[in-house]
Amino acid sequence: MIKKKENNTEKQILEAAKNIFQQKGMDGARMQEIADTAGINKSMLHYYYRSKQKLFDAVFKSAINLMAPKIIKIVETDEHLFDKIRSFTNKYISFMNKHSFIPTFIIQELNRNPDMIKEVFISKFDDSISEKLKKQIEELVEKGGIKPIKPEHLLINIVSMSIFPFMAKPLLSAVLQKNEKQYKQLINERKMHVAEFVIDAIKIK
Amino acid sequence: MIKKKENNTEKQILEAAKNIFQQKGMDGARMQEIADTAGINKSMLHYYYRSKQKLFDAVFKSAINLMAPKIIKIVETDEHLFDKIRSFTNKYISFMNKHSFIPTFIIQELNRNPDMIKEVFISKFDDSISEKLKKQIEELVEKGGIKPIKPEHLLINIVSMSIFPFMAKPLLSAVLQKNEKQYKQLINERKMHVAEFVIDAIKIK
DNA sequence: GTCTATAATTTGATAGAC
DNA sequence: GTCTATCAAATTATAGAC
Repeated sequence: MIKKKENNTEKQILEAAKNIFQQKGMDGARMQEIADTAGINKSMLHYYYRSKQKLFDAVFKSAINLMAPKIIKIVETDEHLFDKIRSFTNKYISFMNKHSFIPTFIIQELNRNPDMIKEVFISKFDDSISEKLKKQIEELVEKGGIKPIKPEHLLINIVSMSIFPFMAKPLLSAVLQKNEKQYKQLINERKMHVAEFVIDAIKIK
Repeated sequence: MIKKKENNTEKQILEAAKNIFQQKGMDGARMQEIADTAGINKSMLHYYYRSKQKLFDAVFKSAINLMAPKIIKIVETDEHLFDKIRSFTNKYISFMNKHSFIPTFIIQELNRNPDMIKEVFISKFDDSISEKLKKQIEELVEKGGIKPIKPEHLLINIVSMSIFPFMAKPLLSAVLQKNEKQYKQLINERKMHVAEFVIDAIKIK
């Protein structure tokens, strides 16, 4: 109770840092702007996080921690593959509607510094996740439940169609000549569309 | 003939600027590093391009000019839709194998400054391109040649599956546990795979 | 056209009072 | 814990000699 302010400020800083880093990236973000957004003094950033790099790391880790559990949870259920696909596209696109900067942010920073993935990601995604999904798909192929397809390609296809439209929004909305509202509508349709498109592609007959 | 050097230096600068800007982005790029890469003095950058922003603009424009014609050319042919799809995924993925930084670069910078698209893009993609493709798809749907699908979604699906794997390489290769060579192999398979996957999804029967 | 030297500004980080 | 003032380094940009 005594040190309520302390905790509060730290959260305010992290919240502001998320906003700025996710929109402008590590290189484009300015400590001053983060401080202004948090409504506190610039010195406080260093008091709580020592350096820009450490503050960035906290933001990046929090972004990963927000995304990873959603994937893992779906993959680990015992649903039929088709239902897993429906759950994934629906939940994932909904999630990104609320956190639209996260996918671009993560992928962009990972391209700048590919080694970051080893520190943060390996702990979250242990081998079993991808192995389990791989096995489920391979078994379905053998049983004749779906057309032959490499599990890797199926996964890449689903993830690509779910995430890319968020990253390429400025490009796609211009090419397709959609305004803000129309593009959002298009994205919402994809919650169902992507799943049915994928299922149509792999189901027999 | 007299001023051969002049032209040469300008090209060297642009070439070096492409390398640095496309890898590090506007914010992460340093004029000094561009000069070093070009093997010339930093002052020369300003002599030829006045400012970092103007040099960046030249690089960005050149990236757009490299990508856009490939899309337009394919869309404008009179091939059957299925063959257009095959041409697109094949040629596009081949292209990005050679220029792997371009898609991330364009999309990243467009997110930072969405207004850039109006200056560079509108002139390249006039309305007729997207309209023509839209019409071809709608006609095929009506004739019963393919399942009902919004042209917008079909376009987004194809582009997503072609481009995203390049942008998310650090992420995907880690999740799928592929080394450099294996991931490249996977990408190459996609030249054919994406087209057949899409065709399977939309064809009747 | 090309180089050296330097100006002008921005920015991450710290010292020290309260 | 929080603020003001300031440092030190980095970085874009320019002036001026050759």
